[in-house]
Amino acid sequence: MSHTLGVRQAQKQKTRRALLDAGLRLLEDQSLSSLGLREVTRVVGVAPAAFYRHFRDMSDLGVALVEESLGSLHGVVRVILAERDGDEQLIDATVEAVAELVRGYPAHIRFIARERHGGVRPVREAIAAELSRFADEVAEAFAPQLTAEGWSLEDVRMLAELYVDHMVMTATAFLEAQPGDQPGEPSEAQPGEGAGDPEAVRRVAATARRQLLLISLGRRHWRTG
Amino acid sequence: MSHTLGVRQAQKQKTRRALLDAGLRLLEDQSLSSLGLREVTRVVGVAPAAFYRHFRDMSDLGVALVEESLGSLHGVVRVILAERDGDEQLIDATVEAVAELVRGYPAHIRFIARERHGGVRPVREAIAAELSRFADEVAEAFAPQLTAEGWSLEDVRMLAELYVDHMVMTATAFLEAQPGDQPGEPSEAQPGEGAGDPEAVRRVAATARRQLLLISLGRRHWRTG
DNA sequence: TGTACATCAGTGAACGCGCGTTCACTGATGTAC
DNA sequence: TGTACATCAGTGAACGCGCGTTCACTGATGTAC
Repeated sequence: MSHTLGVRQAQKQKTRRALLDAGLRLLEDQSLSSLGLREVTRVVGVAPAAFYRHFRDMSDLGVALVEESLGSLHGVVRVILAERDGDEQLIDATVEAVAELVRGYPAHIRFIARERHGGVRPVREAIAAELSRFADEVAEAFAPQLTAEGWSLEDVRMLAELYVDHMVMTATAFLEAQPGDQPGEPSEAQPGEGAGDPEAVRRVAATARRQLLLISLGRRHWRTG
Repeated sequence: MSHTLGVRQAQKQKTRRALLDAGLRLLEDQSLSSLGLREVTRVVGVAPAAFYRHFRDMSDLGVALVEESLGSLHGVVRVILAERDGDEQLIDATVEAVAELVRGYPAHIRFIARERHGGVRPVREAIAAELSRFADEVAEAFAPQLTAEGWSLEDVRMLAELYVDHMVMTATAFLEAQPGDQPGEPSEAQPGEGAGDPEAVRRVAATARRQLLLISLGRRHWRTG
């Protein structure tokens, strides 16, 4: 077993996790700049001062949430591209991956969408950095094929940014189609698994697929007109 | 002259204008949900209670700012499309129009980008409604040509949404390239006319143009593959 | 034009409240011998 | 294994502060005659 982290460290990590979870939950209905430290500690059930053992302030917690939300995207690109069997299958896999992400982590995705242009600079910058890194990976994945077709690296990056921005767009569209806890009735299934309006979800997926298909067409004819 | 509105009404409109302006200015550095009523009245120089003569609360002021920011887009589509002399000129005109909008009204655009997914529901909904209306106009403008080429109305709408989302994306990219008052030094030219990093602005414009060109290519080959 | 009354945009004081931050503390966990 | 000391996550009380909202008010503007 060796090095099992120690009781004290384990307890501290547990409290930190609880603070992050409570913050994320409260951020479903408000933005970071209006979320209070006391609000978070109240939900967790610790004294307000305990907060400072884990984060300097709320924007520090926000940056931690960004890493948690987008850090896991590392390498996802390669996995999706591995399934490529032609453009259409690649597109289906991409849209399905985004839909699953939104289904599985709606609060994380909503947080990113909200704070991407929100009022807290360090958080905005952390999100921009993560998305830029993600665009790097997409560009890297497409580069071999496209440069062989005569694309410049600049144009590859341009396309990668278009894809990433479109994925973010699609994710927020899914969010709006399957909102968390709408006022009126509590969620009926397992928490975090509310399906919203299934027809609206299908419509978002269909639109996203056709838009990606159109972009693929443009990509195929980029060098030939 | 007739009906010149009356001294009292005119004075009231002036105060209302001042509240909106102060709000917009303060919203450059924070989001609506953290902006205080007293903060706004303090800048204007009126008593906090005076606020209630004009707005029910801050989200009411926010909705007014949405209408002011996006209401003027009405009809802009037709004007831009009138200049069409082939795809490339249309694209240049579009990107230039977005750049001018961001140059002329940076605070309005930043406000829309920030609150589009922000923490205040009525404001989010007002923005969504305006952007949807804008997409309607784009779809209407493209419909004659595209339906003649065999497009379904659903696909026309899909394309219109892609264009609108791309324009919003481009506008926020321009904003990041020409930020308002960066910390470090005060703006040097006329207020609201700071150019930011001119090279970054050109890069954003170039990327946006090429992305639109790629989408145009896709559009041309949509029915033929 | 002049007078008497109505309207209402903006005032200023007061209220209760929850906020972020500080501080000396407690007591369980960790470490050295 | 047992003992003596160090560490440090979490406590709880206290602070000063600015918040949103209410209220009776004032005095310039508007209206009726």
